[in-house]
Amino acid sequence: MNEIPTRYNPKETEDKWYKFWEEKGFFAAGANPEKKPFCIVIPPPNVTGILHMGHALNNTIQDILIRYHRMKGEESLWMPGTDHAGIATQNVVEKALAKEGLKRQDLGREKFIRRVWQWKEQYGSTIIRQLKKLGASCDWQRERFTMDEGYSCAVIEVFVRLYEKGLIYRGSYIINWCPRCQTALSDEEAPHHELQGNLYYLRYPFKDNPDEYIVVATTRPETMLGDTAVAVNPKDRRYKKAIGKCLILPLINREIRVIADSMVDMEFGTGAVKVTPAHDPNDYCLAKKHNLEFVNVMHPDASMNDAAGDYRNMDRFEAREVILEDLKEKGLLEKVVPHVLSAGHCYRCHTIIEPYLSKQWFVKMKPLAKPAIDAVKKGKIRFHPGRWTKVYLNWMENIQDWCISRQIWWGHRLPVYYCSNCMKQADQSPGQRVTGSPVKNKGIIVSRSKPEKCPDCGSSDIYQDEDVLDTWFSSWLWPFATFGWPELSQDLKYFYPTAVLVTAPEIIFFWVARMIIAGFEFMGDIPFRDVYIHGTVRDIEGKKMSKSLGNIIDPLSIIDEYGADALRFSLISITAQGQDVFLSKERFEQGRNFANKIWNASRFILMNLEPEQARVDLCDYFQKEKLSLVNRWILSRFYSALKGVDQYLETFRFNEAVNTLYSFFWHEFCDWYLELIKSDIKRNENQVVMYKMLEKSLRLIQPFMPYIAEEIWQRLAHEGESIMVRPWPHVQEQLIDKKCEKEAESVFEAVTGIRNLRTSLEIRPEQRVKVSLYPHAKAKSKLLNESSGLIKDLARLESLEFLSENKRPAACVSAVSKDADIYLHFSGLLDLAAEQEKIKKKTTSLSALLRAKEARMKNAEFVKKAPKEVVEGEKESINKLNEELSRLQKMHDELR
RNA sequence: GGGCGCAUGGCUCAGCCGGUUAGAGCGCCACACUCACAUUGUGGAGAUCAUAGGUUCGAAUCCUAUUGCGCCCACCA
Repeated sequence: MNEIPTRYNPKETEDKWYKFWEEKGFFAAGANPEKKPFCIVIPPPNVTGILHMGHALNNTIQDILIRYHRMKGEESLWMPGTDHAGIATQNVVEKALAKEGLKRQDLGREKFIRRVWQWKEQYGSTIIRQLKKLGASCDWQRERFTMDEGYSCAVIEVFVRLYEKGLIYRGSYIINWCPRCQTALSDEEAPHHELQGNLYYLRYPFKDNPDEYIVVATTRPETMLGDTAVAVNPKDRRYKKAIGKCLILPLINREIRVIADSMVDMEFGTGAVKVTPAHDPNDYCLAKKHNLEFVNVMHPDASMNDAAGDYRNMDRFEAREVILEDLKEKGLLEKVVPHVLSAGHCYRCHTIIEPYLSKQWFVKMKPLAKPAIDAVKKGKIRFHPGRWTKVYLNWMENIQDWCISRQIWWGHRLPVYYCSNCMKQADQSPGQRVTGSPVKNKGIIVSRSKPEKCPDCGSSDIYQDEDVLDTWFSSWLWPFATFGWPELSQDLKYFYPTAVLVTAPEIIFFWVARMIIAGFEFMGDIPFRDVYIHGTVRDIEGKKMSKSLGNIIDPLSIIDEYGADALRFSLISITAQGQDVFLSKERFEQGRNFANKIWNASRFILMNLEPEQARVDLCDYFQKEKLSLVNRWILSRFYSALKGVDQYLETFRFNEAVNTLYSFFWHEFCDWYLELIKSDIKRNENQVVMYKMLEKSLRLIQPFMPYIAEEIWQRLAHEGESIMVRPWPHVQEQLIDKKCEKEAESVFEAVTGIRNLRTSLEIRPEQRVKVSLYPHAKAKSKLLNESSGLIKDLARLESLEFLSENKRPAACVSAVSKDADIYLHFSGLLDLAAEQEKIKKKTTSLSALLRAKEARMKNAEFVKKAPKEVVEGEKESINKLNEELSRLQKMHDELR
């Protein structure tokens, strides 16, 4: 056995075991009526993705759950796959094209799409490979991609069904437009960030009196070119006379009217608002109400268009500067005041969003949201931690219609067809997003496949809509479309609803909420019972990890340096109840060290194990033999730890689970148990218990650190092919023995007490010493007597004697442990003063404690109202303190 | 403007339903490589649990307010 190295080397084990598991089919799951299903669908990473710490954390949690439930005998399926990530992927491929000096338009749609598929074939499995490095036990044979043929059918099916129900409509509205990606975005894809900008005060002269003007305040002066009115509050005295009058819009010289609307906030700016219906959602509403003209002044790339007159073709921000210059020159720029504003940003490229008037497709969300709200309110779906429930409900209850059309090429093309003939006659005026009543426009055909003829006019001049669907319009079907919906397969019926969804807070709206909606709409049931929201991974300064900040800790380099198990362990141990995770590289040392500890403890056991002795059934053995205190103790501790791990995993408290395991294995099993049995390791019962404890501990470790668990388990005598398919241990309540634990602790305290004395006297570790113990009670006397061998070993004693009367032997230093007075025979020079000082210090702190407790007992209210156990506990504690204090006093006196 | 989270030893954090002599990891100090592991062991120092009120027999733990930091949502032009 000496060939086992003293250091665990993850590199030699990880790939080997992963391959083994996969080849053996241990990850596979399928409908099995004999067993309870447990299913998790992976949040599908983008095909463009590379594994970052957020993924690592997210997937480690899922893997722990899956491995745990698999061992518990449930049919556990982890459904994997990737997301086509429309805009993100298109951007990546466009960047690659740009290197060749090409634009996607140069290739044309078809060729470009082929290029993206090629890219996907080549690089799209990167993240899957990386998940495998992490140890993810997904059923890879089921891997899905949101653009798979079957999955695409589900997407089309959903669109058609919703359209037919009147829940999808088309219309012109102000949407979030990314000028760089040149597509519409949903509200969720355009998060607002604060910007330091200015509030510009512009003068708009009256037509009939050019020397008079109204001053309007704006943060985006370039949009003034599209102004078609100025609005004031009807109650605003300052502008009473101006209402209905005509102004001349500077630079453009358009005549615009002053209108009155109560929407205008009199307090803000000057109380007069420029109205730009085509570039601001509020102004859009105003314009609808007051029948104003819509003047779009920008091209899709946010450069100014012909309507911008002399400013045409300037970029919007360049135009801003020039316009300000020109206004200043004309004396029409009154002042500029610094102003913090918040503007939408493209979540893909961070470009500032332009509110833009365009014709898009929308899903009417209000009616869909209702069952999804109820399900969460009634607790059919539970968020962990619970506080996210509020966030979810708040969003759901204020839900807005969802803009689902994107002006890009990569994605599911809308199943929408137009009849050229009918479209010529169709009314092109903007619809009403607010009322959202679907208008079945003539000439628009929504169909699962391309229609031959127009049902209205019979023309065969039919073309498909150019737009594709929002990526999330396919992701929201993930929990059932991955099982082949709309077909109701055996697997779908068996695994749906899934058990848990594990994800980050950022995508509650994007994905979680919409999956719940889709679940009800298309499956008539919740998609999952529990939603575990973990924290965001941040760097040690609390910043989000991002490429641009350069503060990324790459999980793969951590795996390379410390091992996947170490990565998993460390990530989990610092993930408290969905709190954000602050990471520095050093954190992974703890995981690596723990793996090494497991390795070396196992190495020690393997070197000392007599396999034939160890293979005894523990329960039988326990009944036949009366086990020693230490063996009963470690069994009790093990099952207590197991109980904790079970409980913590069921309640999604992963850090508690892992910490319980860590402290059991390291500080109890290694630090005490193995040390305690070391001197008598060949004894049969020690062999049995040592073996069983290791084997069972490994099973507990397996979900968290699967590689090292497998590597050791395989070297150990074992039943079955792999630890990952062995059953999870059951809690043996009859082996949990609190009395025994107390007794053991009493022995440990004696040892610690002696070690303490040794250190304070600077006695060399190799030097053996004589100790006398005076046990405080008869029972303790028996216990300590029986354990004298252990105490001698661990405290490195030459001899240990027990005193029957509490009399201080000569030439001793003393200490008080929980159940005994300790006298260490010391012939060297004693620092009496120091000893006394120590005793004094302890006396002081104990007296303070005692006084506090006595005061509590004197309080009649406390005695009357506090529960009996608490009062009894206090009494007992006071007695003990008194005893201890008098012992300390005695020792102090004797030292003179 | 609304909502949420966090403030506990030098650092990073645990501490569930109120009763503990307030824990851990890292760091620090001392000692130790003969016996699985120096990615180790043994022992130690170090905390008025952000502040102010309140509820309670009793609060780090519940309530209110304040301060600081962070996040999310919202049509302040």
